[in-house]
Amino acid sequence: MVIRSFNIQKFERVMTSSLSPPAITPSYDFNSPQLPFILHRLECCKSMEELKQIHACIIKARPLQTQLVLDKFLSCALSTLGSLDYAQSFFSQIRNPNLYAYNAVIRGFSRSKNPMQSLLFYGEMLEKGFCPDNFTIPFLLKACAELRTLREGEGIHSQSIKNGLVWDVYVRNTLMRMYAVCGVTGAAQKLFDESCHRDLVSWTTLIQGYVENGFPGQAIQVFLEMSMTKLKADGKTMVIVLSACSELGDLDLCRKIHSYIQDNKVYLDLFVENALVDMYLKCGDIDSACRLFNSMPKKNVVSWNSMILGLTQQGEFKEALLVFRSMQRDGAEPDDVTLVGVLNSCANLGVLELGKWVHAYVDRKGIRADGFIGNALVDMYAKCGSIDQAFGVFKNMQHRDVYSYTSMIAGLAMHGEGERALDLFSEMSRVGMKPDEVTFIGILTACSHVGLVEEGRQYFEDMSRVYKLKPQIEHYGCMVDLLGRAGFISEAEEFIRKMPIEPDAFVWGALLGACRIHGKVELGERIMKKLVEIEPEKDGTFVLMSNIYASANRWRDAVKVRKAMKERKMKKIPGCSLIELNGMVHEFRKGDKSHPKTKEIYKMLDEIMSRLRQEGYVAHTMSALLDVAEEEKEHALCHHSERLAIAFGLISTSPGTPLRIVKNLRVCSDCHSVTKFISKVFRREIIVRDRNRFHHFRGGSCSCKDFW
DNA sequence: CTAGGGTTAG
Repeated sequence: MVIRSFNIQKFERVMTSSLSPPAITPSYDFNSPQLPFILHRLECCKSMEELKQIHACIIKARPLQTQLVLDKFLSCALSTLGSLDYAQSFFSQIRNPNLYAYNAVIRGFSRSKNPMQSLLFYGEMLEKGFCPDNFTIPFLLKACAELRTLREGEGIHSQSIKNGLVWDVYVRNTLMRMYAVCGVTGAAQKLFDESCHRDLVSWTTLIQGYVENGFPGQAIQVFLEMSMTKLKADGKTMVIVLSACSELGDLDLCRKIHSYIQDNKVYLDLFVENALVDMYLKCGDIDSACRLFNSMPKKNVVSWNSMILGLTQQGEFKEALLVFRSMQRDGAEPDDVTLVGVLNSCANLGVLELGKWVHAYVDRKGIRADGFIGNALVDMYAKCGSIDQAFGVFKNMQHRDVYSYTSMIAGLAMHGEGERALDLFSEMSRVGMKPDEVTFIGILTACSHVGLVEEGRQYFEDMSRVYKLKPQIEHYGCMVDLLGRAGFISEAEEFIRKMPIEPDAFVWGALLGACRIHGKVELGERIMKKLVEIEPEKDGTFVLMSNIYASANRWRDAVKVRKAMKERKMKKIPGCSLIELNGMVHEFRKGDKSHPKTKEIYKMLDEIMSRLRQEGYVAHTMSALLDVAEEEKEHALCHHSERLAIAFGLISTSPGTPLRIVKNLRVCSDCHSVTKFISKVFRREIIVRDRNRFHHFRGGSCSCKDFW
């Protein structure tokens, strides 16, 4: 066949040597026998070389120079191969190009990486005396939407009015889309209201505009309005409506929307199913999400991601990792969204080994540890206790954004490295990176953990004055914590009184915590009354108060508080510690005897205690006395979950291996001093993450300098 | 022969 034996060298000569390139004149002859073949080749065309061969064929065979071929050729050159120059030079060979040819090029450019080109090309078209038609306008508007350029978009809008095209549904819908993308939902709504014929796309575009601009409630409103008309939503509409639902987190609404899908027999394709799974998870109905997910005949990576991320957001980290395991068993390839979700779960559980595995996987796949992935890695390493590794990833990132800095600052703060956190903050302003509200939470926590009161005050002030950020309730909480912890109790109280927002349980809780550290019984009692009003079911308040009594040696009152807790049938959150060994997570509760190695663990605990006594350790019995209701008096303290985890770690690893422990509550003061002793006597580095921060125990002291 | 609306992420 002619095409196969075509000599590319000869073709190149034709292209480059002739002064005027061979012109192409489009015809409307559809009878060429080669036509279907050439169309097919264009559709499959993947390389420039192949495209040039096809080009040559078109030049040689007049009958192939049809509008359809030209269009396909242009879109192949523009969108598949992304060669704007080549397409343009091809266009210049067309003798007397008509509007159709112009449209084809404009469309090609609008879909390319450089949509601006299509607007420029449109200018050329106007200069040649052509007027846009109902095809030209949507292409141009798509380019404007892509570029988020409202100004150009408005220009096209007026052009379409001038040319009498706004009454075309396509033109109007793309106009709506353009306005929505540029954030002007009002203009989209106006176009919608003014039109006399609205199709499903009009409704969908309006709904999507509201969702994307942060008005999911409004989006649902529009959808409900639509459901009163004769129009029936299809899958594409539903996916958007479902995402609005996810955002609202309203489970009742979720179920209503799901019934709409069933009643109207909307076809459940993969998109709709994924959106349903995502919606149920975001609304907290994990069971329904799992049922749907398990019943899906086919899943893609988004299905898996929706499950993993949704579970992570619901705080079901272990489940999220289990889903990841079955994803791997299923042979599905994770993408970077998957990895972000997995890293997030690792960070929350504190499972360093799996986190490291993900890092290695990222490297192996040649994915750069940048952007989302880089930030997730920084966060994971920081929350898993490897602050140096976190810093390493951070330093290696090519593009650091606010999130990167914020994660790193919060990480350093958690590890008690206040000064380094503040240094990083100055680096941020040096490189011109604007901190956000979350950054300031990190900064204030850093100051608080290290006791940098003056600096903290300054940052809090700068936040609104220099950075124009409005402090939120969390920031006030940080400040109360900072002042109270450092002993400025009355200033902290004063601070609360002057707050422009109503103080919440966290703010009062911070002050109550300060009362415990500084033995302020009366103030503690007053705060407790307030806290019981705000959140009567919270056990932490009572525990803290009884500890305040205990440290003032008011044992009777301490016991009374404990009794009150029992009478209120409050469930104390059981202390729970995790330790990861060889990729396995071992979980211990207080007094746990369920571990297969229980015998050895308790034997080790005895050994630890006797060796510590030899070293001069005396138990802080006060916390013990309270927890003990019945028999196990002297043992109660020894069986706090972190000690079980440490004992297990000691017998299961070779000497010198650091132990990493994650605890759900805060470390009690007795366990804190025991762990210090262990780190010295057994020569182990022990890294404990508690509810608030990290403690690095080494050689008999802790990185928190007993300030926590 | 050309056209518009779709799911997951700090």
